[in-house]
Amino acid sequence: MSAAPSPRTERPTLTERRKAETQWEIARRAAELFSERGAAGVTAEGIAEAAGVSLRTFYRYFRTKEEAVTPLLTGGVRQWLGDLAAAPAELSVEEALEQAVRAALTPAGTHAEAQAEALLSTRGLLRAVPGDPALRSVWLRVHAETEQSLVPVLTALVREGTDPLDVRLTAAAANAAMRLAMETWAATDAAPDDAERGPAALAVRCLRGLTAGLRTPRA
Amino acid sequence: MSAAPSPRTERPTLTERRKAETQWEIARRAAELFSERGAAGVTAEGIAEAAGVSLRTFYRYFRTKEEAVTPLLTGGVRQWLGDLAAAPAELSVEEALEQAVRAALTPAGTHAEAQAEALLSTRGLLRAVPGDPALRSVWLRVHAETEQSLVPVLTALVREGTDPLDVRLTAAAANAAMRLAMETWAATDAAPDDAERGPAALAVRCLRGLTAGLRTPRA
DNA sequence: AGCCGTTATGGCACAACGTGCCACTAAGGC
DNA sequence: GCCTTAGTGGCACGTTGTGCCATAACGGCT
Repeated sequence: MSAAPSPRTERPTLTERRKAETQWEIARRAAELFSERGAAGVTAEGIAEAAGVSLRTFYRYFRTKEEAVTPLLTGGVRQWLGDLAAAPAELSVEEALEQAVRAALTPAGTHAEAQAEALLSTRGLLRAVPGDPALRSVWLRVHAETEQSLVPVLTALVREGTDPLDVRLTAAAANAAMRLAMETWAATDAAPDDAERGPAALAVRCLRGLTAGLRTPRA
Repeated sequence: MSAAPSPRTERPTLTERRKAETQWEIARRAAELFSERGAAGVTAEGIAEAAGVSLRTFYRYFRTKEEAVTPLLTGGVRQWLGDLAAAPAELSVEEALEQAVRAALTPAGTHAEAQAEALLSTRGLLRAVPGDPALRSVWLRVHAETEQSLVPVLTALVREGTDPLDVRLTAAAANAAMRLAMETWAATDAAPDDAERGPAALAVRCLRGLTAGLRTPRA
């Protein structure tokens, strides 16, 4: 329980960089193996071996075998939440969500290339999700945590006095829209920066579809 | 892969009734133990022993230790889907969802007592969910399956030509509303048939809050 | 009633999961 | 340079979940 080695925004120490590197290496190898053989066909020892660490060390980085791929699944979440929290006050909640989603899912800026590649890696993994119960479980768990993180951010966005239950509903709905957008994109071949069929466009479309869906008239 | 022993609506045979009975017995005992000591503090052998079956038989009824409680979590789902599919055509999708939810979550009819008791058992289990990662995982998995089952039912309800993505969005949103309603009710002491704070009332309130939530104006 | 194919059950062995513990080694502060 | 701290690997162990086979109970038949 000692204080973090670099408490402020200092440059991370050598040890920390190495740890982050091995964490990514494990996650990358795990995603490769899971995509190839399915989660049930891969042993934790196999992942550890492919990543060049011992089995014991593997379990120091990830609690379970399946959790090893979570870094690839939580890709844009941190940025999404950050952008949402920083949304200008003149935007409605809907608009703020759309704008943050666009920023988080559109590869741009100096890291555009890296972001696009990360999205493609994530898509490769997502394509294995529907048919793999274990992967499906992690995918759901990641989104459950995102939903939890969304609640305080939205609470700050909404006008004071709003029923907390409505905030949780909004968080759940927006989160579900994101999930379906990613799942839908994973089933296509659209490029990560496709303006019409890319993840950002799909996410916006899903957010808008949310409010429209329930009002659909019957035949 | 032989045909089911009672293909039609025949009275179930003795063996089938015994199987259903042991399945419930295992589920009940598992829920008790999980609520007391948490999922991590209970062994599959412990559940099997409490239910009076061998460990090997336990795993013939449930694939994993945690899955043993799913029967308690899927309580009203079947009825909900059935009522929804049978909704009269003059109702809008919103109204059909509300009506089906009411029917599924309001203890009534000849089995009112049993339904109320089942809801209370479910609530006991749900109260252990937030603090128990393993239970949380099952809870999410159950809802993911419900969402999948909801899609074809809603497809039949919605006017022809509706984008399948919109249907999936509606299913996800409605399902999330149900989930939050149950979680909210679990945190209260309201009776299962409470007209204002019971599960049915909360579910209707959550369904309505869905459409309102995203439109909330900023401060 | 009694026979017989089918099916549920229990016991056993086994690979894999995940953790506690200890020794070892490398990083970062003095 | 030394020394504290922290990451790593190896080992043992309880638990999970499955394949396999023998046994017992059920359901259909004559």
